[in-house]
Formats: sequence, C-alpha cells, structure tokens
Amino acid sequence: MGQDPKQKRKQERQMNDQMRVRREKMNELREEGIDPFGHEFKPTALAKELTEKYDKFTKEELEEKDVTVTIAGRMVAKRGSGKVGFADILDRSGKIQVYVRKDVVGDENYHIFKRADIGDFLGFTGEVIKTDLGQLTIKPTHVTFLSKSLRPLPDKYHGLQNKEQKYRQRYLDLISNRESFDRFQKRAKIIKAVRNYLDNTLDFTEVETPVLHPSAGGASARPFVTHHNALDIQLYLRIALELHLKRLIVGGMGRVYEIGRVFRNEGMDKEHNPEFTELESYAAYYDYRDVMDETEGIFRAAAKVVSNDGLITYQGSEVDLDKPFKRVHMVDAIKEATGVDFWSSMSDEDAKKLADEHGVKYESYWKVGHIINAFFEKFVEPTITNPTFVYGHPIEISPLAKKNAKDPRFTDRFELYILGNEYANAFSELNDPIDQKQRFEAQVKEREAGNDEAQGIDEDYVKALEYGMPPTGGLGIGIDRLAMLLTDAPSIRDVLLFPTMRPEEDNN
RNA sequence: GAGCCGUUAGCUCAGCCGGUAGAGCAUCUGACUUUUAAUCAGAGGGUCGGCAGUUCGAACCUGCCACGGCUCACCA
Repeated sequence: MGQDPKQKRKQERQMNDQMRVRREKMNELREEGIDPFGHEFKPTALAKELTEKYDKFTKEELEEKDVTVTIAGRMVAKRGSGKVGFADILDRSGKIQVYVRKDVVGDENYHIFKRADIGDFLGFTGEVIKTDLGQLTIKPTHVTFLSKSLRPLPDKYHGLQNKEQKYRQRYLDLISNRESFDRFQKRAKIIKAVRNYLDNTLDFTEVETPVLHPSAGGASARPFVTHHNALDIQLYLRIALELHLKRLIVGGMGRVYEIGRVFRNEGMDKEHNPEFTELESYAAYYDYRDVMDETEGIFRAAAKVVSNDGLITYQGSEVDLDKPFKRVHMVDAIKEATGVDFWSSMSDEDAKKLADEHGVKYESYWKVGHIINAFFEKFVEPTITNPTFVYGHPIEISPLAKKNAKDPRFTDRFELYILGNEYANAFSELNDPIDQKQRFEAQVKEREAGNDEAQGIDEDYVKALEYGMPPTGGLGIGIDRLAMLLTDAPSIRDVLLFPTMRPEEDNN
C-alpha cells in the first residue's frame, strides 16, 4: 500500500478528528505490543445463547453456578465510570453486556478497554452474572483486543437513517439497525424453507442453468447484453430460467427447480431491481391446478418462518396465508368488476371499442387478449387483497403456456395476487413444438410491430420440444417480493443486501 | 423517462422575514467501583451536495449539475 506523500496528505485532510484519534490509538496499541488487527480467537458462546440459557436465573443462582465463557464481538456502546466500565458487545446473534472492573482484569487489560473505541472488536473471558438491575452480563477476567475500527459508527440510538447510505454501506445498516439485520436473516430462512419444501415434500431436484444465454427468452423483458471474447459472440444475461429448465424436463428429470438471479434491463423502483432472484419450478404431469397447490404449499412453508398462524401484516394490511387461496378466472373477475363480458366472441375492433368506452389505453398492434389483460390490470388487480389465483390468461400474452382445451382463446395459466401485487406466474407448459414455433413467430411479429420486449425464436428450444416433453406444470415466484411480503419491507431494496445504485463520484 | 421532495459536524436532526451556523449522540480533557440513550464540568469539530447568478450581504432567493427518496409510466 505504498502511497505517494501527496495522496497521503490528501487522505489526512479528508479525515476528521475522530478518524485521526482512532489512527493514533491504533499506533498506540502497536507501541504497546498489541496487534490492532489481531488474529484468531475462539469464543465459546454467543450472546443470544447466553440469554436463552441464563437469563431465567437470578443473580444469586448465577453466582452459585459460576459459569465462565468467552465471547467476542464489536463494541457498540460504552458506559464508564472511573475504575469500572460497561459495554454492549454485538456478535452475530445479538448483544450482550460486559462489566469490566479494573480490580478484576488488572491495569493493562483495563487500559485496553478504556482506550477502545465504539466499533472496535474485543474478546472477553469471564463469568456470567447479573447486575444489581438484573441485566445478564459477562464480568470478564480477561480482555483481548481483536480489531480496530478506524471510522466512527452511526448514532447508537437512531442508527443509520439515511437511505442512500444504508444501501451503499449496507454493513453500517447491519451494524446499527437490528431490524435490517434480522430481515436478511429471515430472507435466508425463507429461501431455505422454500428449498426444503420443494426438496423434501415434493421431491424436486435443484439445478443450476446458464446465466449467459445466446438469446434471451422465457419472458418479456429487455436483456443486458454482453460479449464473450474467446467465442467472439454476443451473449445476454438471462431474463428467465424457463427454457433451460424445460429442456431438463425433456431430459427426464421430472421435477426440477432453480433459485437464481435473473437480469432485466428496465426501470427501477421500489418493486424492481435490475437483478433479482427468481424461483422457477417445473413438474412433469402437473397441470396448472397442481401448480396452484404447489404454490400454496411454498407460500405456507415460507410464511412459517415469520408467523405461526399464517397471519402476516404487510404495510398495515393483514393477510391470511393459511386460508385456501381464492381461484378465479380472469374473464369472470373482469365481468364482476366492470360488467364487461369477454366470454362472448368479439373482433379486435370490438375489444378496442370496449377499451375506449372504459378508458383503457392500448397499442395499435393489440388483439383482444391484450385488451382483456389491460382490463384486468386496470380494474381487478388493484382491488385484490387476499391471496388469489387469477387464471385463464389470454393466449396473446402467454407465449409459453398451453392453450385451454375447451377455449383456445385462453391458456391454462395463473398468476397469484396478494394486496394488488403479483407474486407468482404459472402455467401448464406448452409442449406442442408446432404450436410453440407459431407462438414464437407471433412474438417476432409483435416485435416488428413495436413491442421491443417480445421474444425471438429459440430454435434450439423448439428442437428439444420436438423430442417430446411430457405435460408439465411450471411456476415462477419472485423471491425478493416474497421476502418483502413476509418481512413487511416497503421496498425491494430493503431485502437486497446490495441494491443496484449509481456509483458515487467521490468516495469519501 | 416525467413530476414532486430532499442533501447542514462522523451519525440523528434544528436553523424564522436573506445578516457569515446550532442541539443531541459520538470525539477530546478531567471526575466517578453496577451502568444500560450513564452522569457532571470543560473543549474541539462545518467547502451548509457542486457550480454559477441576484444582493452591500446567501444554508436560505434564482438557474444549471450530481446523488437519493416518493409518485406516475414500463415490468416480476
């Protein structure tokens, strides 16, 4: 790290008094023969464990037990008087108080503690006690300096409030805002619960498929474009997992799923990040109704992480995830909300007339199906509160879903809506290669007509279908949105450790 | 992409009608052997996001720029 003196001077100018003091203390430690960035240390206990195990005992009972433990963590608060001091030590499980006495740890150890800053990592070996006020506490006989913090931490009481800084410097958010820390723990547990349900209850196989695609298909979205040097070809970051997973169904894997990052080159807001995590699952011999059952199972398993009775509150609205989810055909839902009946046969012009009458905007290339979908989005979607499967999407907006056997205008597809937001998209997969090719061709026409999110033809995928794919039920769930719902997060950025941000110019 | 709002000490925030900046925490010095947003006494710390402009004078008014947030449009 040999810096030229000019840079060093610049750095010093940018430092405030607190940073200077901390660097001085770091040097002081070195002079005292203590490594300010120490080595391995073996804690024998975590804060939370200790609370669970010992908080139920009285001060006297703990004295009698005489339990000695070693803990380590970041000092996040410090309260001193002359020859004794209290501090809160934060480890990965939570906080615990330490009570350091000069007459117990000795002059040298007490000096280390006294000179330590909030943010430093310390290790303590001592007895588990309770204070006069009944606070479970470690009373150390030995203090070990573990690591120096050269920058001051956010306000201990208010935590870090600045949203931009929370997203850019997530570590500070995690240190100072426990609810944020807990949310990411919950997110991990939610994903684990989903995996466990698919693996063990439904006997799925988890797989990993390529992120780099020669053509981006499986969804309607603009992709990120990249380039492979050795092959000298253009590649796209995947916008969906779909087409590879279905190839695996052709390959006989039967039940597969992937939880993986997908990338869409589109706008960002509190529900969209350019990269997000999607679950997709495909099961041979399932139809969309089986997938509804599967979806309910996944949501219930995930909800168990945060709620025993399936009741959750999202942004002030209560939702019951234990009750069977409602199932309603899109056309029926529109009819109920608006009185407009799309079951009756009509031309594109008829549909556009209805759209005009109801103030629904449309593009010139739209057909009846697009307009039905627009009616749904405008008049039905925002009104849904309890978990509801809306099924029977028009064929025009469902290029990968199987046609309904009785009414070919619609597909055996559903989406799950909760509180006006979409959480899952699923269908009986289109396994007729001839039909699939035609649907791709229709997408190409749409693209030519001005829809730049329409897909191209994936010939290789059509070829796979030609070898034969069993009837299959597929499902996609936005994992980030599921995590938002279950952790009551108002923005997708609150469930992404490092949401996409525009880079800062000056990084100090 | 459009509209609205925000950016002041390390952090959380005040700052009135335009008169060269304040609090709490944190930091520093001192006191204190059971504190828990410890307390008490004292001290230091600012390119008021950036650049222009208006003005005798700008944190405050105007314009442009940067970053962020919210709402809308598109999407999962």
